[in-house]
Amino acid sequence: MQQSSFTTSAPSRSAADAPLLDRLRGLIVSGVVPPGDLLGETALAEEFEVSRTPIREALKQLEREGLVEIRPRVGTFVRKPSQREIYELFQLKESLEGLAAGLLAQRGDVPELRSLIRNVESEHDVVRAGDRAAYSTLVHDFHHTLIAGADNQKLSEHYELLMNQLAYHRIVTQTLALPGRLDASLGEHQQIVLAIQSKDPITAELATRRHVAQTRENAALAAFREDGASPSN
Amino acid sequence: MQQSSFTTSAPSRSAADAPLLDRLRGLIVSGVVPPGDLLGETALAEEFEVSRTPIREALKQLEREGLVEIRPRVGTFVRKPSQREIYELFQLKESLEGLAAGLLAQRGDVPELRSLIRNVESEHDVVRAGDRAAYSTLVHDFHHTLIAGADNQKLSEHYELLMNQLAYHRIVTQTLALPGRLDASLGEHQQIVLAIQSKDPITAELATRRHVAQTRENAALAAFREDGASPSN
DNA sequence: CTTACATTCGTTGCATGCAAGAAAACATCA
DNA sequence: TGATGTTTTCTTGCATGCAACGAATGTAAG
Repeated sequence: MQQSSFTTSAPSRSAADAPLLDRLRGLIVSGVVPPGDLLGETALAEEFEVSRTPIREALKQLEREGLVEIRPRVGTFVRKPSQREIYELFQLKESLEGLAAGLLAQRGDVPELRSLIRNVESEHDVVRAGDRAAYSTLVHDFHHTLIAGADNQKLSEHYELLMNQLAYHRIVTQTLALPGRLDASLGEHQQIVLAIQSKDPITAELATRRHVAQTRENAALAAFREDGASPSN
Repeated sequence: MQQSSFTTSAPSRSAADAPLLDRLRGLIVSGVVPPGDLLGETALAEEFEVSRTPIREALKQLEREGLVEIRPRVGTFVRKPSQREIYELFQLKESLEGLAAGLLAQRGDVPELRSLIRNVESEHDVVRAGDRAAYSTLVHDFHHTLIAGADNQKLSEHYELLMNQLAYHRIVTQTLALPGRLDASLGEHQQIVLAIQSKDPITAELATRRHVAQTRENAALAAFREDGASPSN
C-alpha cells in the first residue's frame, strides 16, 4: 500500500501532450504502478503539472474501466483483478477473438491477413531460436492483428478494455514458460491462420476459441504456481 | 440542435440520490433527450442542483460509453449511432448472447433457467393475444435473463454498455412490427430455451446466434423504412 | 447581394478554495 | 500492558472564478 513515485528519470517529459488518461492508464497496465498502490490526486497533479481537476476526471474513467478502485474520502488505488474476474475476462476474450477470426475469414484477402501470415512466420523463427521474450511480443501482435482484421471498431474497443484489465496478470504470470507451450502455441496459431486463409469462418472461430481456452488453462496453472502464498484476493 | 428542458413535471424529485451518472444516462437511453440535443453543463447543474464539476465528470463517462459527443469549447451533444455502428454492435451482441446461452446450458438447473421458461410461457400468451407492446417488454427481459444466467459479471457489464448504445435505436425502430415477426421470434426463443434445458451448449449457442442475427436483419429493414429521408448520418 | 472582417456571446477547460469524512496518531485511564 | 476516547492529519467532494476558444452576429466594403 505504499506510494511509489514512478519517476523513471527526467521530470516526466516523455510523451508530453499525450492525453492524460492514456498516460495514467499506461502507468497501470505497464506495471509501473503495481496493484495496491495509492494514486493520490495531489501527487499526480504535481507529477503531471496540471491541477487536480483533470486528474480526477481521468481517475474516474479508470475506475469505470476496472483498473482502479476509488474509496471515497480515502483515495484511489490500483486494482488487482480477482481470480474469478480473470476467469470471466478470459471467457469473454475467447468469445471475442472467436468472433474476430470468423469475421476475418469472411473478408477475403485483406492486409490484416497478410500481416498475420508474416507474423506466424516470424513466430516460427523465434521459436526455433528459443527466444521466448520475442515470441511473447509476437503473440501480442498476433492477437491484436486478429481483432483488427475483423474490421469492427466496437469489437476493438471492447477488446482493448478487456485486455487492459488483464495486462498486469499477463505481466506477472509467464504462461509461455510452461514446458512445450511455445511449440503448442505456435501450432495453434498456424491452424488459425490456415483456416482463415481457407475462408472457413467456422473452423477459424473454433480453432481460435480452443487456442484461447488453452491459454486460459495455462494461465491458471502459472498463476497457481506464482500466487501460491497469497490467499484468494 | 435545440436544448430541450426535459422537466417532466415536478422540479425533478423522482430518484433523488440516484447516482448522477445513472440519471443522466437515463435521460439519453430513455429517449427523453433525443440525439443532437445539447447537454449544457450549466443547465444540467441547475436541473440537478449540483455544481458543474460532478456534471462534467458524468458527461465524460457518457462520452466513453459512446452516448454523447463532447466537442471541446462547444458543448456536449447526444449522439446518434451510425448505421455502421449499429451493425457492429449487433455483431457483438450476437457473440455475447451466444456465449451466455452456452454458459447457461452448462450450469444445470439454476434460477435464471426457470425464469427463462416462465418468460417464454408468458410470451406465448401475449403473442396469442396479439399484444405487441407486452411482448416487447418480455423480449427485453428474456435477453437480460439470458445474460444474467451466464453468471459472468464482466459479460454483463459489457453487454449493458452495448445495449445502452442500442437503446435509442431500439426505441425508434419497432422491429417487431414486421409481419410474422412476432411468431417467428417466439419460436426462436422456444428453441433456445429447449437447447438450454437439454444441457446442449453448442445448440444453445447456435440457436441464440441465429436469433440475434434475425433480429439484426429485421432491424436493418425497419431502420431502412424509418430513416428513408436523412442521408447516412 | 455577397463577402470579409470585427465584435459579442455562449460554452467549456482548468485552477483553486474550503468543508467533510476517514484513518492514523496520540493521550488518557484502568 | 491493554483499551478507549480524542485529536490531528491526510484525503477526497464539490463549488466557484476566470481565461480561452468556437460560433454567431453585426458591420462595412466591394
